[in-house]
Amino acid sequence: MPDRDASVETIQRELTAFARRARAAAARMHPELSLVSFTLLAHLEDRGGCRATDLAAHYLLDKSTVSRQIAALERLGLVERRPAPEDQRAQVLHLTPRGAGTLAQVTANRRAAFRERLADWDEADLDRFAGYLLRYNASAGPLD
Amino acid sequence: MPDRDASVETIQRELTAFARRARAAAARMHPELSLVSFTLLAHLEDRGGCRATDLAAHYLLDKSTVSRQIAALERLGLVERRPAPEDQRAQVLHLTPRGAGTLAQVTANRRAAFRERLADWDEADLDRFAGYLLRYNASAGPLD
DNA sequence: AGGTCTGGTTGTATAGTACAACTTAAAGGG
DNA sequence: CCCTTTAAGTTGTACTATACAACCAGACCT
Repeated sequence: MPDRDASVETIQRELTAFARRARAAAARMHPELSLVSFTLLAHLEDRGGCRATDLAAHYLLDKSTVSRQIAALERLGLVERRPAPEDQRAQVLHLTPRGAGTLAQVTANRRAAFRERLADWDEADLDRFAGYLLRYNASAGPLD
Repeated sequence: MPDRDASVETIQRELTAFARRARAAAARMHPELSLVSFTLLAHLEDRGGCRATDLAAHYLLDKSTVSRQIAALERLGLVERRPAPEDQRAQVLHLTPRGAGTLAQVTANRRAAFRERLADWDEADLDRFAGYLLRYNASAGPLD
């Protein structure tokens, strides 16, 4: 007996609960890479390198935040900066081999955790759930 | 053509994206109450008052963290402490009228935002999405 | 050339969090 | 009954993530 308001309420409650736990959970799952660092590395891999500004724009972070995150990742030897060919100001950020390795490791752990957690879902439900999440996130303005 | 691995991958990616944005989004939606403060107040309302220790246990936060959060909420006049009848060490935390009012306001804003965002979903999809989120969160151990 | 825009870093401040040390009070075991 | 242990909470300290503002340096546009 679905009821719009009750469903919306549940969605809100459960997403909130999830959000509350997510960072700490990620930190436990891979202590060496925060959720944000992980997504930055993943983005670099995805794009095959990009500028700090692009990361800031994509993730709605201040450029100073990205600057410090990247500095930390560089200190860890996971990211390297290369001069941008056509703009002396800019740097193109790339994963180092070690960064790619760490990312692969963390990605594998996360994947395993999610697979485990969704192990008893049937394929049709997984597919629909994935679709709903995509739809939900897509409906977000960049502002939330 | 659903494919287990692809769906799991999507779920992981979209939940991660959501988690990354959630706190900042909550802060924009209601600057006066962080996501954590909001959930603490909501829990107090839900239970009709409880001890700091209970909040810490429920949300897996350190008791010092809860202590400071509560102190802040008390400073804002949103929460009050009452002596616990049977244990001199403990305090029972309650919403003040003002706390209840603020919570109601924030809850209304959040509800409106979620309704808006889900406005063009049909009822069956909302119901299924809510069910999936419940199932997903329930499958989490308390440890993530 | 001069003014403006863009990429990035650094200074400073704040929030949220944990862990450890401490205080006070309750509980349990001789 | 006292003494040890456990539980509730606070406070000191430290760290991470974050933003905003000030700044520097290179690019771009008349």
